[in-house]
Amino acid sequence: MKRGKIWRQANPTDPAFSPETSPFFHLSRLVGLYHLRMDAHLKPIGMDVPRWRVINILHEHECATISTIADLAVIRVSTMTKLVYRMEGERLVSTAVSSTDGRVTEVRLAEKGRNALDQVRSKAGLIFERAFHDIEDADIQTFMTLTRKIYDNIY
Amino acid sequence: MKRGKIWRQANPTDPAFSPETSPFFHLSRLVGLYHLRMDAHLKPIGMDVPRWRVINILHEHECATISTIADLAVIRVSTMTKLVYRMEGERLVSTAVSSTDGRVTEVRLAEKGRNALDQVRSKAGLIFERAFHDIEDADIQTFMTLTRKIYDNIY
DNA sequence: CCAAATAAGTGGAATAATCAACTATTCCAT
DNA sequence: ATGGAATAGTTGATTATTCCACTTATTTGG
Repeated sequence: MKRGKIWRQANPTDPAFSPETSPFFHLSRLVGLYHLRMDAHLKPIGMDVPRWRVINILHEHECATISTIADLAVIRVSTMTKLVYRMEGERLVSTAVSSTDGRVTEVRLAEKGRNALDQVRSKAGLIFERAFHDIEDADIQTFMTLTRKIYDNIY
Repeated sequence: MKRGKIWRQANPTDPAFSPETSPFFHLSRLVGLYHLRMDAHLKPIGMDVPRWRVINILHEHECATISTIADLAVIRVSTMTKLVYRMEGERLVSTAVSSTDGRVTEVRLAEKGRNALDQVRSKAGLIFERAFHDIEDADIQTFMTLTRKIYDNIY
């Protein structure tokens, strides 16, 4: 059986569809809850989920444009512009106009942003532990592979 | 191997952690993109993702309190209060104070909300098709089971 | 090489989400 | 019965996001 009963019920156009049989409903719910939990941990240290994602991306990229960050974080460019400048005001990142292309703004982690990274990772670690404590490697692998595949499908 | 290399790299406190090895990063990204795609389809028919989730839940429950909907959709109660009354203003739902408990507000789908459901499901169907066209039953099943398990772990 | 097209980002008004403080109702333990 | 705790929701101030029109910079086709 390839695309049988499960697939049909997961399809919103099917009469048997319901939130319970919908992968996207479950996904949205999980991510929503994850964000709630993260926010609860991050608020006390003056951080939040969008900022954390930016910091994480900049940790990987050292120097990225506003568009690149927006794209990686899947946040609209104008939202990211404002977020980046808020974060610059908080000394978490620094910005500079590119020397080779006057349109682009290069963003990089500032000292304070690098410090925040460690703090936030320890908080994120708590939630990760709780979420994945009874899930083994093979399942995490499968899960990420599928997530990635679905992402690519709708990209 | 139960909790080996994959698990370690997925843990934000591990030195080898990165967005690429993080299940939550992939998840957030997928859901973010899904919401972007849905919004693009829903906007032209005067709908959006939060409204759609409420409508879907009410289709399942016939009559639900604001807290119940907020809980199922993982949205804060005060946000849901405002959303519900916006939706009532748009004649998508109706509200009434419970006859047995004066504190609770019972929400149900209105005529217009039921009509919207069909329209929105056909839009959601397009994205579902695109997202899952090459993913078979067994994988959808696994995926939903894991999603549910992680959700329960952090609930 | 220049005009048109494209790309990157910005700014402001409108909309929505969040926080915290508050009201009203019900529950429950004396 | 009744006063305190808990539950359900509301409201207003604050903050964040979104839309969209616009500017400036680069690229490209003729």
